[in-house]
Amino acid sequence: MERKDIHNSDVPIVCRACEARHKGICGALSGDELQRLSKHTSKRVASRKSELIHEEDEVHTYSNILSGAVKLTKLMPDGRQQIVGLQFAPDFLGRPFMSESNFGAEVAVDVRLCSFPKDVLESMLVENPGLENRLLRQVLKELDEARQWMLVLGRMTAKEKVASFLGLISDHIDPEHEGDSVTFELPLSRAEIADYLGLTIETVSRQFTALRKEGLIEIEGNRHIVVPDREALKDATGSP
Amino acid sequence: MERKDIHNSDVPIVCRACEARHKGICGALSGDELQRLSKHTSKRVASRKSELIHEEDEVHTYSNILSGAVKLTKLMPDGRQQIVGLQFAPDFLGRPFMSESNFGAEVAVDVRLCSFPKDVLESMLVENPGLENRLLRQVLKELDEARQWMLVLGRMTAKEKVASFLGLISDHIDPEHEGDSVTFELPLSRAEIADYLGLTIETVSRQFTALRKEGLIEIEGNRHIVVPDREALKDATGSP
DNA sequence: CGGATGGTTGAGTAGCCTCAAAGTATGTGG
DNA sequence: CCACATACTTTGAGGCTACTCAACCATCCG
Repeated sequence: MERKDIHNSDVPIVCRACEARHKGICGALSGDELQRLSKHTSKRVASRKSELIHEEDEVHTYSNILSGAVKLTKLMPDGRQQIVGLQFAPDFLGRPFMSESNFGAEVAVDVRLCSFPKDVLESMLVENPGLENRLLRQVLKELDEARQWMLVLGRMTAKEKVASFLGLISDHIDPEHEGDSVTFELPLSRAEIADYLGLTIETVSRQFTALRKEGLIEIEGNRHIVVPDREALKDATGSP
Repeated sequence: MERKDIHNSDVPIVCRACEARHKGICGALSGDELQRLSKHTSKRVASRKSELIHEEDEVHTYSNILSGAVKLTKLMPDGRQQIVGLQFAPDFLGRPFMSESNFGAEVAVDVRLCSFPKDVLESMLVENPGLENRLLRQVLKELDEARQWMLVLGRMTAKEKVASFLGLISDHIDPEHEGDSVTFELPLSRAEIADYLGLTIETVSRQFTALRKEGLIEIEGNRHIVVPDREALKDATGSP
């Protein structure tokens, strides 16, 4: 019984090389279940700025993010915007047990998505406790991140906010911090970073140059960042 | 089989009148399971300002909040503090699948707690999918709240923040808004409200008097609030 | 080449914070 | 039950951080 899983014999072709099968939600599914789900599944790509979910719209599908990055946004009537979450592969995208979305979702870095109908997944959820467990763990992780970000938004200065953002991204790019230095591409524009940090673009830009002048970061062509010393950057966040 | 549940025959005495059995986590447990859990359970009271969880300490118990209010806090090394959540009965208190707490927990309004060891609940979690489902729903609710609060922290003015806070509390006191007006006691001091809103006490105080002078609220003896017109207050939040 | 998009920099301003002092609840011991 | 100490709250004056408005620069693309 177990060997089916191990040997992939029942695993649908579309799922074989899929990242979501390992670290993602689908890791909890058996070959049979993957077969069933994959019948209703559609893979697709979406490029930067395309809107995946419009706030307060009804949503009938869930997705796994296979690559790229998605930002979750909230909008005020007068246009003020706040990014309330950033999701990467192999995150699960969607709000179980609720048809109407509390937030918008927009592509930040071109994504590949694997989408399936809500009801199919939700029926699997009742049959397969392991799936629910995976989901619970992901939601708990998101809750931890959201609360950490509340500290950033509520109590940090502009410079600390930007340093925290850079730390967040660099941690995500390379969770095992072997060396002191990291290099990466920013997944967000200045305007998006501002919306994530509760600042204006101008302030974000000024803090970038301030950090650059202090030698904490190097910037090449707007989005390419080099952090020579992670610890020094982390000190600039004021965080524990 | 079902009747046991319905007739409470197997339900431990301590659980019979318990709020957590209805809207809380324990609603997913059978009489037998309640029996088992109640053997390891201890009810206790804790009064304002007592610290339930110290940030980054190991936690070996979970609790249900039976009455009162608890604030979840994060602290920066230099003393800056942010409240990242407010919990009321019958909320569940604890972070499953993690021994070390990401945040502190402190009593805001005298609480009664029902506590039990982590491992007992976690073993029930694997046996009883319904329990995990309840937990998942609670965590999703907390995530929704956290994200809503990120909008408040990141994008609202001081006055909008205070109005949002009053709206949050009044919604919690009386979810069915029958009339236009509500009356309630604030569960937090000015200093705590400041830590929840990412402001200083002085700014909070000034916004309270500003709202009072605009006729949006009446204040009696610091903690007692009257909102004559909920809608008018909600308009002051700038929110959708 | 001209327009569009995204980013940086500067000058001036407003909102919130800091520091300070006075006012008002709350609770305790005499 | 009052007197007093303490904790909490309000109010004021002044300063600083981040915002607003505006101009300029760089890159990309038709």
